[in-house]
This record gives sequence, C-alpha cells and structure tokens, in this order.
Amino acid sequence: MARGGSASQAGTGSVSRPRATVMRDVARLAGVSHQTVSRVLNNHPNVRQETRDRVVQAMEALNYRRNLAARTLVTRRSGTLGIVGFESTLFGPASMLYAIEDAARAAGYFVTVATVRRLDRQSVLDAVDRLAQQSVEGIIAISPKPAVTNALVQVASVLACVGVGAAGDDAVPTVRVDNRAGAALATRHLLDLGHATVHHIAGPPDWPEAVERVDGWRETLYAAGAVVPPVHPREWTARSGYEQGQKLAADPAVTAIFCANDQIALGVLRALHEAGRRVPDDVSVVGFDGMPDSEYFLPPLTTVRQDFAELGRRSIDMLLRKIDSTGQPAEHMLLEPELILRDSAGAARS
Amino acid sequence: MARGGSASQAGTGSVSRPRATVMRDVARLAGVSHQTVSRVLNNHPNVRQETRDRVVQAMEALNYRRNLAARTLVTRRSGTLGIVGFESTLFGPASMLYAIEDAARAAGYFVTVATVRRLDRQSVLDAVDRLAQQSVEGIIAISPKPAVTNALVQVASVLACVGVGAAGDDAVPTVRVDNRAGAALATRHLLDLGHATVHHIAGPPDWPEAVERVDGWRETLYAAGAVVPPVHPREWTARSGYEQGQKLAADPAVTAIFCANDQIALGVLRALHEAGRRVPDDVSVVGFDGMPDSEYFLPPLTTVRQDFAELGRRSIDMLLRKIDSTGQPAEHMLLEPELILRDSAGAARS
DNA sequence: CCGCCCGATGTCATCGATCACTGTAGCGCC
DNA sequence: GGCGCTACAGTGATCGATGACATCGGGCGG
Repeated sequence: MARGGSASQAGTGSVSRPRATVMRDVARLAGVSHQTVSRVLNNHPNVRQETRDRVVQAMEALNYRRNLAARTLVTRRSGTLGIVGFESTLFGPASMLYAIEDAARAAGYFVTVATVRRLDRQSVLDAVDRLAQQSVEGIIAISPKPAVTNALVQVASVLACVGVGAAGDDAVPTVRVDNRAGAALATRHLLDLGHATVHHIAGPPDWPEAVERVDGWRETLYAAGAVVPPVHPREWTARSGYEQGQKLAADPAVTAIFCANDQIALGVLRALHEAGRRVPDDVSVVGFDGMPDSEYFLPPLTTVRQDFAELGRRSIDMLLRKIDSTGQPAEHMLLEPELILRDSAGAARS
Repeated sequence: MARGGSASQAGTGSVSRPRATVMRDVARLAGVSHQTVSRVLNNHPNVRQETRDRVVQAMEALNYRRNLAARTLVTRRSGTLGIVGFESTLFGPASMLYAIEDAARAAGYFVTVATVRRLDRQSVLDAVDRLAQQSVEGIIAISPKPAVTNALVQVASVLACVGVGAAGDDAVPTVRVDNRAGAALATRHLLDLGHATVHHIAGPPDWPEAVERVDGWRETLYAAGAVVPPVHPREWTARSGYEQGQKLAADPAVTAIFCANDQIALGVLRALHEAGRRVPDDVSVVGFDGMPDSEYFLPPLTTVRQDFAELGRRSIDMLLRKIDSTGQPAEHMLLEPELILRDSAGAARS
C-alpha cells in the first residue's frame, strides 16, 4: 500500500460543502491584512492591543479555525505525534494509549495511531511509513519486543522516536518499567513469607519484559540460596497460566508461584482451585501488572503494579524533549514498580 | 484551548532536516513535468505506459512519498478519520479502537484519536473540534452515553458521524449491540435452568446500555410470570459487583444473578465465595461482554459475548457509506450478541 | 489534403497558511 | 531639520500538491 492508487483511495467525495472561513475573511471583517491576523494567531508582539481585540472578535464572530494542512505545508510542522500500537487487548497498552493522548494534547499536539498486527520488523516499518505520510513530528512505539525497537533505529535518524516497553538497540530512547526489580520484589516477598523457594510461570521468551522478570526472579532466588525451579515460558494468557498451573498444582512441593502477569495468575488460581489447593493457605500466588480486576480475583491478587498511565506521560515528555533537541544521546528511563499486598500470598506453613 | 496560541503550541522546532523529495524532483529525474507525476500518482488514464513506468521508477529511486498536507490543502480531503474515544480501560472500547484502525487502513484512511475524560457534551464538542482542526472526513464516536451522541447531532450536518454504543438522537447513525436481546438471552437461560427468578446487578443508570439490559431482563421475567426483584444500578466495576453481591449473597432466596458486565460478575463471584455460597451449585451467575479472561474466572463465567471487533468494522463501513453519500437518512445497525455457556450457571436445585 | 478530434503532456493558478521583506508614522536626539 | 530607531501593518513569495486549460502531434473522415 506504499505508492499511488494501489489501494482504493477513499471515497469519491460528495456535494461541495460551504467553504470554511479563512484568514482573509477574518482580515476583511477586522479591517486588517491577513498577515496581521496571522500575527494575532501566533502571538507576535508587534500588534496593537486594540487591533488584536478587533481581530479576535472577528475570529469569534466567524467561528474561525486555522487550517492545519496549510500551516503544516509551510511550517513543516504538523503538530501531531504518531503512536505505533500493538493490536492487543492486553490491559497495559490500552491504558497507555489514553495516557499518551492526554499528555500529547496538554502539550498542544494531536495524535494519530497506526496499529500493527504482528510484532515484526516489516509491520512496524509499514506503520511508521503511514505515520510519516501524515508528517508526524515524532513517534511513540508501544514496543514490547526488540524487533519493534530495532526497526525504529532505521527511522530514528530522521524522526524523533521513543519506545515504550522493552529496550532494544541503544540508539532509540526508551521508557520502561524495571521488570527485574519488580520480579525481585515479588520473589523477595514470597521468600520473606518463609517459602523455601518460588516457582515462576513466565511470559513468552521473545519478550524482554518476560525475560527480565525471569532474571529478577532467578537472581533473587540465587542470592537467597534457594533452589531455582525450571521455567517453561509460554504466553501471557490466562489459558497458559491455567495449563501450567495444573502441573504445578499436582506437585505438593510447590508452595509459592510468581506469575509473569495477572492474567497468567488468573489461570493459575483456577488451576489451584480445581486441584483443591487453597490460596494462600497451601500455595501463595503473586502476579504482575496490577490490572484493576486483580483486586477481585479469588482470592484478591498480590501483584506488582506498573503505572501505565505514568509510562505514557513520561514517554511523551521524553519524545517532546527529543523533538526539541535532536542529536542528544538517547536517554533511557526506568520506572520502579510497586508491590501491592493482597490476600493471595501468605506465610508458608511450617 | 480553542483559539490561537492560547496553549503552549508545541516546541520551537529544531535543526533543519534535509528537505524531503517532492514531486518536482521525481519529475526532473523522469524527464517529465510534475503534473505527469501527479497523474501517475492518481491513476489518470492519459499517460503512456512507458512514461508511467519511468515515473514509477523515479519515485522508487528517490523513495518519494507524497505530501499529505499539500494534497489535503488543495483537495480538501485529508484521507483521515477521527475517533472520539472514552478514556477508560474497559475491555470493549480498547478492542474496538484497534478494529476501527484496522478497517480504516484497509479502506485507505488514516486514523487520529481524541479522547475525552468525561462523557459530557462540552468534552465531546472539544474533542470533535480537535478532530475538525485536523480536517478529518468523518468521525466515529465511541459513545456509550446519550450526551455524546447528542453532541454529535450538532456536528453531523457538516461532518459525517457515526456513534458506536448507545443510541441517542435519531439523526446520528449508530452501530450497537442489541443489549435487550442479550439480556433476554441470559435471563431466559437462567429461567430455563429452573430458577424461580433472576436477580440483576445493573450498570450505571445513565448508560443506555445498562438500561437496555435491565429492560431485556425485566421483560423476560415478566413474560415468564416471574417475580421481578428490585435493581440498584451502580457502576461497571468489580468493586460495585462485589458490594452488591455481598447483599445478594446474604439472601438465601437468591439463586440466579445476571450481571450487567463481566467485571461486575467477577466481584459477585468473590462475594458469593466469601459468603460460602457455591457457584453454580447454590447460585448461578451470568455476565455480559465476553471478555477473554472470563473463561478463567472461578468458575468460568457463562456470559453474553459482544463482538467488539465486528462492531468496530461495521462502524467504519457505515461511516464510509455516509461519507460517500451525505443526506441519506441515518441508519441504525443492531448486532446480535451470543450466549457463551460455561460453568457459572447451572440447574436450580429443587 | 484539409480540418477536426483525441491522446499525451506541459503551463499556470490555486488551496490557506507563514515568512521575509517593505513601508509608514511617531518619537528622540544631535 | 534630518537621521535613525521602534512599533505597527501590509505585500508578495512560498510550501507541494491538484485542477483547469493550453499545446502539440498524429490519425481519420470527407
């Protein structure tokens, strides 16, 4: 869909709408030149207050809005930012999107989105291309996999980019949560409760977030001198948690499970329940993400909360900084997650 | 934030980037006029095949992309659609957004979003105004409350609009799910299992979706000659379900509960569990939405599934039709939801 | 063999803003 | 009184595309 009319290029239009009011209309009504209107619009100092008032009144009377396309054409600044989003209903990305739009608007920017179905290089480049066509001034990629971030490298030289989620090539600045620390928090908590060791159900092995959580968990166990059980990374879904939970539930030695996200934990809770193992009496469970519903799981889930909204805001901050000053070395920002104590993790029975 | 320079209007720009290649560059390389390039780009018939090839090659060699701003300026068609989204992490809106972007892209349109924090008239008008500034050709409003749809009426005369979710003023076309039928499905199912009546935990009373579900539930009970218990509409949250679930759990006469959405059901399940009432043995529970996690609730939730992705696609279809032919009477489309049978609803004990 | 028409291109104006100049009045200063 | 400066306003070019119209050959009918 890259070039010319290859795709059906939108409809054939319709009846001519009444022409919108333009600068000249305002100028005429206010009895000034269009340039003066422009100056008022852009807060130039050299306009007498009285003139300014007259122009503003005229704008109001005619309900004038400036034409962004014309402005973009001449200034080469569209005032819009692009988001590359991952098509998923995971809780995180969705809430991030809203936070991003909100922060962007506050900074005076518009937001356009391009979603990708698969997290591979080509899909991401396509999405970026679509955004580039709209002459966005910067791109935020919700980029949980390195393929995404790495695809951005290719673009970063001509367009400000920020990745949210996973790290990748160091040339692209990123904002992400300290997954390792979060996993350590969870694991440490379970060990402190007296569990001999902690089992882990991991996310997909090609997601750095999943890998980092595994690392944080493993390191904590290692440092505590605890046995490190094997992990079998799978998916982020409740189904995956359920299936692996069934296996762990069958093993009486398992008393503590740290799940790579809350949805996995949901599946684990069901598996444990069905196996007749009580939570937290027989087995303690901790999740990761802090999705709102987790408070109402059975039992309410102890979990590591990531502040997705904050993640979104920070990524905009960073992108704006990047836009204003290109050439700076890429920053990386790490947000600390927070352990939320609820019922699903209790003391080990001696 | 309506008029010029009132808000901090984006950054101050940066170093001049190398000028992008434009039509003239392509024309020069291909040895034709820029107009011929334009003709190739727009699939005009009167271009010799050989010339066309040369132009296409030049475009490829220079990696040319047409400038959307310039095109928009002269054609008055931006090729972008706007979405008014509700800032929420409800499962539905998020998955709809992705479906919409996908369908829009397939139709050759770009998508920009404007989110609202509150569902009141002014917020919506602000969002629409932002989209209008970007000269979108149509707007899809994820509009669960009538205030949203009604605000659109004011806009509908100059801009194609479609509401997704709740109905409102009849002038704005809408796509939505038949909540009444869905509620009837759920209620009917519970009655068929032998329950004397069905209790309902409703969503917010100012959301038509919630009201319609109440209606469908009430009508079904009425038609079956069953007692209609009182409802106390609250929120869509698990918390709200939990709190009301506690009350219902205390009443032994309650054997079947239909929840206005899956999150409410989650809260209800916890309340029932804590009260020692087993599901489905003592109490049957049915939800609404069909969010993926509901399959792993304890027990897996019988629920009424709405196809949000389909909702998104249909709304784009309708919007495109509306754009191509203004003045048509507003259509309304109703999608039928589907009952998903799982464990949480069982036969009443006699 | 002339004139007409059509297919293939080129030329020029245009969309609606901004930017770089130019122009003008009023004031202070020498 | 003339010079220069500042504050204010206007003029014209420009961004990169499209659309209307002009141009230029060549084929074809009469």
